[in-house]
Amino acid sequence: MATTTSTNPASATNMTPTSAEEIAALFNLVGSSSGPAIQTQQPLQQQQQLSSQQLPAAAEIVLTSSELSDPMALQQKLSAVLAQLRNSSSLTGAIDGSDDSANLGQKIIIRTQPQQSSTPSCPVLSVVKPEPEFQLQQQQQHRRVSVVTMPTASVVVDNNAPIVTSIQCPSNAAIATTTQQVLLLNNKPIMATCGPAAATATAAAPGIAATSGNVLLIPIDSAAANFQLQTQQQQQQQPILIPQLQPQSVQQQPQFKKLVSVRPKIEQTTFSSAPSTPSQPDGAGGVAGHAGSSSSAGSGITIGGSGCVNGSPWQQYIKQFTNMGPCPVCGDKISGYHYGIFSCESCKGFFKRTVQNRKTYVCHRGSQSACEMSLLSRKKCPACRMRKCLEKGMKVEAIRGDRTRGGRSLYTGMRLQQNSVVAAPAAPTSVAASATVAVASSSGAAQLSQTSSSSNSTESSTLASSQQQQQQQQQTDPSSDSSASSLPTCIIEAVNSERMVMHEEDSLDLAESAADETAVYRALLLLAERRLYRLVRWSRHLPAFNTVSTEDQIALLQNCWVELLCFDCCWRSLQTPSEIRLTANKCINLEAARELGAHGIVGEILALTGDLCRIGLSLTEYACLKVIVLMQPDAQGLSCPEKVRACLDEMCQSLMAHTVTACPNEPNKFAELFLKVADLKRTATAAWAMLAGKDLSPYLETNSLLMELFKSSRLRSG
DNA sequence: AATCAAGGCCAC
DNA sequence: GTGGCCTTGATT
Ligand SMILES: [Zn+2]
Ligand SMILES: [Zn+2]
Repeated sequence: MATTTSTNPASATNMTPTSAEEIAALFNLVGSSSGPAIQTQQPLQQQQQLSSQQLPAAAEIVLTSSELSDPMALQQKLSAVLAQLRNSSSLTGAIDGSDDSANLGQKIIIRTQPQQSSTPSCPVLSVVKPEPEFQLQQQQQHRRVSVVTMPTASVVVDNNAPIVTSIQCPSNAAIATTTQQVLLLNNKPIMATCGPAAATATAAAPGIAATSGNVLLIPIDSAAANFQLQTQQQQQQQPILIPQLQPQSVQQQPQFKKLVSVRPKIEQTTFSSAPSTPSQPDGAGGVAGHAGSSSSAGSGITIGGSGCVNGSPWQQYIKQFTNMGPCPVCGDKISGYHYGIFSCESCKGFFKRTVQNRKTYVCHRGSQSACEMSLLSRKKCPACRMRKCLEKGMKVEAIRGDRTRGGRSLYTGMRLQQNSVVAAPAAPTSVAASATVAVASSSGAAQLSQTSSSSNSTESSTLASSQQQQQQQQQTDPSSDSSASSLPTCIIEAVNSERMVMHEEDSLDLAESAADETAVYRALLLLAERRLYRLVRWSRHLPAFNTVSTEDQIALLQNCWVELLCFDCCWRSLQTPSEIRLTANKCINLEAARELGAHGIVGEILALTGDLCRIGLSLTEYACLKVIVLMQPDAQGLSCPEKVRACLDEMCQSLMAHTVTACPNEPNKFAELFLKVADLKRTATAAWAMLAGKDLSPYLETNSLLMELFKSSRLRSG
C-alpha cells in the first residue's frame, strides 16, 4: 500500500519485474525495430482464399406467415440462406414491412456487406428496422454493428440506434419483436428491453410474431439454458456459424507485444486440486436448533461446560460450532472454518505456520506412517499432522502470500456468503435440515456431520462415497457443480486477477493545477495510460488469457481496451450515481463534462453505470464480465479463436450458473448483465468515435501505450 | 453495523 | 513451536 510515490505502484504482484522503470524501458524500445514478428502463415492462406472467394452479393428470402410464427421453420430458412452466403464477411438484413402491423409476407433481405470495419469477421445476421430507404442507404455504407459473443450466440448491437438489434445462435430459433425487444431462451422470454433506455420488464408472451420492429433473436444456449429454465425440448446443434474470416492481420506493436509477452511469475499456486472438493455444510444458520431429537450431537465433546456461562465474545463465537463435531485433524473443538475446512484453532495455527514458514517435516517413523493425532499427541509429529491437514482438505492457497489481514478471500472450497434461500429461522423442521446436510455433504461436511467420527483412520474413500450419495440423492440439478458452495475455477481466477490490480489505487494526482486546459487533458490521458497498464497486468494474471498465443493476446487487448477502460470507469463510479469517478477523490459530472466537450460519452457511461447499479453488479460478476469482454473470439486478427471461444464459453456458463445460485431472486440477472456488455460495446464505440479523429499527440508522451493503441485502432477501423 | 476468515500477538 | 484470543477489513 501507500506506494504513493509518483512512480508506478510496484505491482502488488511483488515478484513481477514490472517496475515503473522497466515499463519505461519497454517503451523506449520502440525505436529499435524489434520486428513485428513472424506472422503465422497457415491460417492466412486459408483466409485469403476465403476472402477472395466470390460470394453472392445478396440473397433474398420471403417469409410466409407460417414461417414467421414457427421458429423452427424460420430457422431452417435462414440457415439455408446463411449456408449460401457462407464465408461472407458480414451479413445484414432488413425486415421489409411496409406497415407496422403486418406480420404477413414480410421480407427479409440478407446481403453481404463489403468488408466493414468493426466486425469484419463475424457472420451475423442482423435484422434491422424497415425504416424505408434512408436506412437502407445508410446501411450500404457505414452501418456498424458491434458484436458480442455468448457461448453460442451472438448479440448484435446497432451502433446507430442504441438498442440490441439481434441475437443469434445456432440452435433453436425463435423470433420476437416489436418496439420491445425480447430476449428468448428456448422460446421463453427471459427479459425484454425496450428502446434506447432499456427498460426492464419480463413478460411478452412467447411466440410473438415479427412485426416491423427491431427484432429478433434466437438464442438458445445449451447447458446454460437448462440451468435456468427446465425446458425439456432438446435442441440439436446445427451450427450456422460461418468460418471466421480474418483480415490481414494488423501490425503488431512492438511495445505492446513486449508488454504482453513478459510472462508474469505465476505465483498462483495451482488451483487445480481435486476437482471434487466442494464442501461445506452450508449449515451455519441452522446450527442452533435443528434436530429436536438429539439435542447434543452426542460425542463427548469437551465443551468447557463448567463455569463459563458467558465467556468472552470469543468463547461465545466458538460455541456455535460445538455440535458440529470434533476437529477432523486432531479431535479438538472446532473454532471455525479455516483454510477450507472446519477445524480447531490449534490446527489452524499449525497449518498457517507450516505454510508461511515453508516448513517441511519428516516423520521419524517413515513416510508411510500415520501417527496418532489427538489432543495430546498432535504435537508429537508435525509431519503427520500436516499431512492430515492436507488430507482433510486444508488449502495451501488459503494462506495469503502477502499476509494481508482481514477481508475475505476466494479459493476453491471457500465458503460462500450464504444467502441461502432457506435460512428462514422460523421453520424448517429437522427433516429439511438433515436432508440439506446430507445433500451438501462432501469431504468436510461429511466428516462433520458424522456424529461419531472415527477419529483418525484414513478413509480416503469418504470423498468418493459421499459423492455417490450425493448423486443418488440429487435427482435434479443436472449441470456441473452442484456444490453451491464452491466457485468454478475460472471465476476464482477472474476475481483473483481483479484483486491483484484492484488495490493499485492509482494515486493519480490529477493535480489541481487545472488552470491550463492542456494540463487537464494531459492529466486525463495520463490517467488512462496508467489504467491501460493496469489492464495489461490484469490480463496477464488471468490464467485463461495466458493459454493463447502472445499474438492473440495482443489482438484481444487491442480489440477491447476501450471497452475495458469504460467498464473500469463504470465500476469505479458505481457508488456515485450522478458522477463519474476519475480517481479516488475526483469526480466529474455531466455539467463539468459538457465544458470539456465530453458530455456525450460521459452521459453514456453514467447511464451504463446507473444500469449496472440497478442490476446490482457485484465484484465477482464484474470480474467475470471483464473476462467476457476480453475473450471475444471475433476479435480481429485472432489466429486461434477456438481457444478464446472455449474460455468465453466456460466463463459464460460459470457466470450464469453463479448468478442463478447467488441471486435466486433475480433469475434474469445474467441476461441483464449480458445485455450490458452490449451496451458497453456501444459506449466504447461512442468513446472511440469521439477520440479517434483527434490528434492527441500534443498531450501524450511520444511513446505512450495509449498512442500506440490509438494508431493501431485507427488502422483497423479505417 | 454485523460477519467471519485471515493474520498477529504473546504467555507458555 | 503451540494455541487461545485479538485485530483487520472486504462483503453483505
Ligand atoms: Zn485440530
Ligand atoms: Zn508421524
